[in-house]
Amino acid sequence: MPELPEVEAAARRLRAAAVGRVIRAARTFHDAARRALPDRDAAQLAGRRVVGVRRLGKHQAIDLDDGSTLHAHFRMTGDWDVGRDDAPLPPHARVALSLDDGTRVALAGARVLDGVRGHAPGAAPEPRLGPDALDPARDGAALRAALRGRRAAVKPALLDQRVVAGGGNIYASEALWRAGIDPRTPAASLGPARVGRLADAVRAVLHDALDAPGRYQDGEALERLRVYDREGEPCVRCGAPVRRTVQAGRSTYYCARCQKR
DNA sequence: CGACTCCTGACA
DNA sequence: TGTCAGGAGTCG
Repeated sequence: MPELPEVEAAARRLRAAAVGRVIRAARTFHDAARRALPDRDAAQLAGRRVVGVRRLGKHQAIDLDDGSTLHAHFRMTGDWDVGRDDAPLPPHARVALSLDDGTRVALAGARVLDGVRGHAPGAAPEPRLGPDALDPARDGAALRAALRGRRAAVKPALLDQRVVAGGGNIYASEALWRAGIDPRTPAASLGPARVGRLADAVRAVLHDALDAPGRYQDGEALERLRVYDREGEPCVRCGAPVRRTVQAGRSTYYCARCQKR
């Protein structure tokens, strides 16, 4: 499920459910989940009050009242399930936090690449991230500075979290389509005007997704995507067939006619 | 830089 | 049965 809009929506649900609540118990349900959050760390969560939930790119930081932090990441398949503590666990539940008001938040993800890990006070839980994709300060000038000196094509560069924290594979294709930029263009060769358009497009596609209900595996959300997973279909802007290529091992979709180098 | 890796599920 | 998937840390 998770690109930035879905992570943002999930973080809002978690925030509404958990901030101000005290964790009664934390449980893990999979070896990989215990690797990330050993029983010892999980046990220490009991009695901690949740004081805040922050989204950092596609990462989430759950701040606790002793200054420690839980760091969550959905990777490919994670999501928060919020429900009553006595309700059945969702499929693929990996970690569950029982709260003092009888609710339970569970991290569920089929591929088990997602996880929660604990961090002591003062530890820096998050990897080095660039400016957030939705941060208005991440304008064309900032993006251009981040792309300076990069030999790589612009599309894989947009997936580098140090360039765009929260960048993801689907919306990278969508933003480049909207900006009219060929995804194979060397990142550093883009001029200020085009990078400015790209910076605007990145924010625009993410805001569109945030404002619209549903996730991109739902039909309605998929229909909003202009090029992603539309190989062979006519470009909705110019009619030329959408093409698919692979960059850095990830699918890229683009229009060869109206996206220019 | 790209390649590889962690897992499971969906689909051809 | 084989291939692919919305991510990203690690390695060469």
